[in-house]
Amino acid sequence: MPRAFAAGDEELVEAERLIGAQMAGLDLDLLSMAAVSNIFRTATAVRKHMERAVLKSHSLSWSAFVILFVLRIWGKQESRVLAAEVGVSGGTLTGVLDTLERKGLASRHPVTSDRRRVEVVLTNAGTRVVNEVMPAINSVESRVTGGLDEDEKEMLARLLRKVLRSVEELDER
Amino acid sequence: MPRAFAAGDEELVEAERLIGAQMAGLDLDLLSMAAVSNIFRTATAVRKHMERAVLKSHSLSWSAFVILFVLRIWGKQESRVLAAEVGVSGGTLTGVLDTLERKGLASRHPVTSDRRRVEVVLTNAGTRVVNEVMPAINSVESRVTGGLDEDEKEMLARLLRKVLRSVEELDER
DNA sequence: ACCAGATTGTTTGGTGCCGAATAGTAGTGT
DNA sequence: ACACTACTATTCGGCACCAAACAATCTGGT
Repeated sequence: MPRAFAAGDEELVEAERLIGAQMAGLDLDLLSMAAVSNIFRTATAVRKHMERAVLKSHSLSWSAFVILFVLRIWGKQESRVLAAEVGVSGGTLTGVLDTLERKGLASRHPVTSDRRRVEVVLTNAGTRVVNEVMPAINSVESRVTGGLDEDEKEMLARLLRKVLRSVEELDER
Repeated sequence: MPRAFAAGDEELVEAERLIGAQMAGLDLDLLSMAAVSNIFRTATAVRKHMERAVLKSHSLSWSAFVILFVLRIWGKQESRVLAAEVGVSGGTLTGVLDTLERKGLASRHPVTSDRRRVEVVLTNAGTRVVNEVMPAINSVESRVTGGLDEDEKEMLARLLRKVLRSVEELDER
């Protein structure tokens, strides 16, 4: 194993050890803590990298990109479904959609059968932007997981799905 | 394997398949994409659950809690170090520290040897809050990783550390 | 001693984000 | 027809967030 690798790991694991020492007496589950806090650290680091290296040049926020992506894959969606899929509140979605509409990347259309509802569609410009940005995003995804072989990538995705399912169960109560 | 589990996994994997179909021709690395997007999904879901189930009753934001936690483990820190450790910009830290100081959970002290610098210290009330909140947070961490055995938790943490190291390498360039 | 450049924390402007409150619409029971 | 409830999207207030501009301070070279 390359030296640099070991050093990095030691640094992180050392932090976890220190936590155990500082919080002695609180009887913490350090194994679970290490797993979960690494999820946070990694997610934040990767998202920020993507924002700076890819999205910034297109003047897109992370949420804006996710919205465009969802619309590109699943086609037009009603607001509440879109908000749930993207993982933001209704109020937030309204704001981001305002921005996307102002940029001409998405548009709102009233649903005639129920005048409360609004359908969101990707414009041609929006489709073009997703097609342009997506490969760049995927390239980052490939590079950040470059240290993992195929089995490890699948394993990582599988373990995370398990955690995701557990937290969704907690939310339902 | 319980039925509910299989159903959940199928739903997620089905989404990944649809992406491949919709983006055919773009030659995407779907394995990496699945791994990375599961990191995002899981991180967001767990963080939101903690905010609602634990932090809300203490009127703490996620960042405020992380700041308090870092101070509790590593002791007093200078602003720039704290910002880097927590993963926010300097400007953001100023704002959150204003809030924490207003609540009496942390305080700023000038560094006499260099009058540009500021040292941030946890107050007694701040220490009390962390000691109170931390077990509740850790309990959530335990529950959301409850579907994983010890080896899997270690594996998850290890794989994420690898990804984290890769993205940090990308950032250095 | 002085100045040019680097460093540090704060301020500013614009967006994102949530939860609660609101207005408008639909469905349901009487 | 009417009231009552449920739902949908928006608005609003407050905090978080970043990047860029800024003011104060320090450092190194001359």
